Amino acid sequence: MPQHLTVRDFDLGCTLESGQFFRWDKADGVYRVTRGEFTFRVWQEGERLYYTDVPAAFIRYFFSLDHDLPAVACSIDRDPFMREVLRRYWGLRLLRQDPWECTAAFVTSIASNIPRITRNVEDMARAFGREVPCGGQVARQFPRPVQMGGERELRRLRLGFRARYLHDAARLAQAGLLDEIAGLPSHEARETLMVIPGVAEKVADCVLLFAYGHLGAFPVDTWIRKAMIRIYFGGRPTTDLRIRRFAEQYFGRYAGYAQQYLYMYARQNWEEIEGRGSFDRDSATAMPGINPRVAVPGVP
DNA sequence: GGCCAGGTCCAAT
DNA sequence: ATTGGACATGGC
Repeated sequence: MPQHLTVRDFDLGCTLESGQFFRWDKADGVYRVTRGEFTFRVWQEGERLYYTDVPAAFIRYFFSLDHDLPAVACSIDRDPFMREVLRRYWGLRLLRQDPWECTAAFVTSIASNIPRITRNVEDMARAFGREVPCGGQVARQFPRPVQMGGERELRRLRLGFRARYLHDAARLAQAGLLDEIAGLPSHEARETLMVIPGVAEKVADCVLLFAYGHLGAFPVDTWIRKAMIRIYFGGRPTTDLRIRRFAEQYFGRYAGYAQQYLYMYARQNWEEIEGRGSFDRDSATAMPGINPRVAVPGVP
């Protein structure tokens, strides 16, 4: 028997399908999700969010229903372009993932793509994870660090060069590294994450954003890089560090939300971005009630 | 076939 | 501090 919650400013589909989380599938409008020890089904009809098998508090937590999305949107709505992106994917929220699962997933994501990441992560769950019932079928939890296979076994699952990273990450997680990070300020959390082999700037930022609630983190991947250069850097290539610095300042404390909306937009509308030309930042700073003065790298 | 994929690491400037 | 290649595998 499903329970339900009344939700506003929430879009389940956008949220799950935006590429931040991989452990879901969809059949007849119903999503089946496994996060940590919880496996559940969830679907949305307008402002009603239906779910099974888990407490309401978990649903509210995992889907970040406590985030004040209108306030977040207001804060990152710095220009007409962002306004349009926000409108198009309204209701997309950043999830609260399990730190270990998120770390493993984004180490797996290195030089890969969403279909393959999803398959790799499912393979690891099937090979090493615990079996749990869900809606008459069986699901597999993602393995805890102790349950992860060795490098050899991971290579057999076609993880390639990521196999060694994953094995080392599991070892460090087992030693408690990820537990220390909760509660650290974001810079220190980032440095600590980067101790893990296979975790450098980009993956660390993903974990900060998707698991530790550092909503100002701004992961720069190939899509975000292309989109940011095209839209905010006049098409002139620049470094990931400059893109990140600019975004953190331009979008402010919820830059990570801007990143996820941008990522979704860039993936689904690349042609549109290519055709649109770069964004005129002077008009952005001149918009009433918005962002009085921002530093714009490369533009006097 | 070659190139690129939600990058990172290491060596050589 | 920055830059080029290697790293496994898969899809176009």
